[in-house]
Amino acid sequence: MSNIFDVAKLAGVSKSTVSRVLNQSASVKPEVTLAVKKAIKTLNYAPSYFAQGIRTGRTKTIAMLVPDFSNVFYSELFKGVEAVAIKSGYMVIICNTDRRIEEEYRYINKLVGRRIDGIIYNTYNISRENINTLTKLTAQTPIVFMDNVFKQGDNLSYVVTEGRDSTCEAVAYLYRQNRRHIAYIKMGPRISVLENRFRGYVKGLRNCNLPLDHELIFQPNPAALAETDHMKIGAMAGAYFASLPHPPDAIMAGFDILAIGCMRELKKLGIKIPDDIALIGFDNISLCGLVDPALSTIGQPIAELGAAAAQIILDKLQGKPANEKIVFPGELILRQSA
Amino acid sequence: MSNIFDVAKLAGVSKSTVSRVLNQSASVKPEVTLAVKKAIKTLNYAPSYFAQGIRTGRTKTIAMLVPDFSNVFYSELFKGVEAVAIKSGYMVIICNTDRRIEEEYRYINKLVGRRIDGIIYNTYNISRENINTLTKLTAQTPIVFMDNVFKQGDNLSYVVTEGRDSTCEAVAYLYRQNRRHIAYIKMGPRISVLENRFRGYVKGLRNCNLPLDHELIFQPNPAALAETDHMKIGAMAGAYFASLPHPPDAIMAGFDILAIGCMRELKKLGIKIPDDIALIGFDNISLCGLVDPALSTIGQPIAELGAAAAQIILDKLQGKPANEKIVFPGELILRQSA
DNA sequence: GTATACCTTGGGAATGTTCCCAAATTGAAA
DNA sequence: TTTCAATTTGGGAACATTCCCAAGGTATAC
Repeated sequence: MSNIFDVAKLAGVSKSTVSRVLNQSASVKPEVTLAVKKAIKTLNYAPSYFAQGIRTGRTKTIAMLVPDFSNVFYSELFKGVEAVAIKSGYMVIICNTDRRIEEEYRYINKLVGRRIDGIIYNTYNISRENINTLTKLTAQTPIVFMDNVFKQGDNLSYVVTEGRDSTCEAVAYLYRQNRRHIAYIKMGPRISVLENRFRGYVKGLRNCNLPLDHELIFQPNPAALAETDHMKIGAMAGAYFASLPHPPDAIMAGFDILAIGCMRELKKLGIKIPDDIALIGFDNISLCGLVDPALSTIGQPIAELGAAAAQIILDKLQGKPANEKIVFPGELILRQSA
Repeated sequence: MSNIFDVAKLAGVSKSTVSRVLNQSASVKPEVTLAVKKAIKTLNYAPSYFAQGIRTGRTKTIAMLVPDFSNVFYSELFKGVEAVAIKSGYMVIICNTDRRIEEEYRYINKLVGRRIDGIIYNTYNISRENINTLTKLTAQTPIVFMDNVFKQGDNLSYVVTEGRDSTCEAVAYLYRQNRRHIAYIKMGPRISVLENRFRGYVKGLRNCNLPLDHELIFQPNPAALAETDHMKIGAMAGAYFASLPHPPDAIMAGFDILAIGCMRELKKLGIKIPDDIALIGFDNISLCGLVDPALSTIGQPIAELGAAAAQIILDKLQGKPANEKIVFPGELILRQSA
């Protein structure tokens, strides 16, 4: 592999001039620029990423931690991230954590060691103490949280979709469709946006003067929580609701995968959707349109979320405002299931 | 961020000794090792990836080019790649090419510039001349092709799933189910494994003494080929087959997405699957189990494919045999659609 | 024609490692 | 006690770039 000196020699200039052409960092005579560019092409030269990085301190790489990459939500998110990153010459590393907090730490440590320029952090393992450990680790590295909301005081950036009001509206919609036994499949820890969605459900019931019936709230027990296949948890919920003496006439889920798992189980049990039970998810992953009946859901602008997260990282690297908090609106998308 | 000198100072040794402890490259007194390790921990030191790279020439990073990351096939493949990579301390960069050859070149150029350690290359844009350009570009960088097969003479590594015999067997299976009008949805260029799958279809027909009816072979016209949503191409095929005076009683597809697109269209047209028309895909992506009816398919061991590709890269980097060609068997997986 | 300013260029320092060679220390054998 | 080898350590070079400073060249204004 040729280096900058080879190019300089061939073009009959100094390494500095080549560097200037490369980075457009200062004016170079047009004919010299041309000669250098020609030499670059001839030698098939590309500047060493390391040598650049060692000087500038920039890897031109951002990392995205995801709990489970087989969930299409994250591949759609990735596309949004990549689209923005590529425009500024950044590349994206994907780190699959399998939802395990130790994996997350292990990765973050490594990423910091690699002087990664920024981290987009998808997790459901957030607690107060984890945040402390984390912010210490990533003191120098911009980090953006997804799907977690923090108070203004916390000096943390995040990108989320509004979950409370949109879920609340979905409940109202179901009410207008004459559903009166609206159930909920609930998952996730405290700080996660999933909590907000659930709050929206509670608020929605109250707005409609419906009672909050704890029998109609499915929460996986700790053993089931270890199950990494959320589709199965959805199926458990479906089986549970079907077994009730008074089954619900509508079910909302914290996210689409849960709803789809539930749908499959209900269909298996011969329950008609949406006639017997209506179903509404959250996320609007592409799967929603592929299942039968197509799943109504509250849509997140997934690619936009990713793009916004990447943009925050890029802005921070440029020294722009430190502590962005972006909230996208959720949108009720009606298909066949409700 | 502290560097190796800070650690050396704190531990009261030289940078060389710290380096030795870091890499276990030579013997260091136990008590000194301990002191160094303690200093590392105190300072929260991690060696600069650049500085290491600039000396060793290794990025400890491999890249995976994919045509379309929203296709779950690739996220499943990624998981296989990552699992192997992480064990050797490698990270994986994903490059989404949107099927565009220019994007592929652009990425590969960049990756070579970054001195990426290896490239896993998923493409449907392979032609003789592209390979030449490519091998010149990546002369120093190990590259593994997926879903493309090359002759022994070509000094190229690849990992594929056997497509010819397995498709042939699937035809035989349909024949045993008394299907006599077996259609095929065909896509893809010459060198791709898709071609082999189609050959298996032709061979299967011959084995069963069925005529090769060109009316029963759907190939998208050039205009339709520009369509990046393969699900839609599947739908076109479904519409076409349904419009025939003698519609087929079974349809095979080059890959699952095509089959699922076709299935949706057929359902929309009121055609019963598998009663009126049986359907078999290829790949066994997770979607197969989620559609209704669940799609029978020829299964690829997707994660294993990814793992094998990553292993080839790692082996090449260790100077092991240069030119691996791995073929996994395909397996007929029967669900509801056939 | 000379002075001044700007444009353009080259060279050296610095970045943080690894690797090689040489030196110092230790231990064993004679 | 001396010698020799093995173990352990330190220092310098190299890696490929960017950035800063200085110097040379050219054009403009007086």
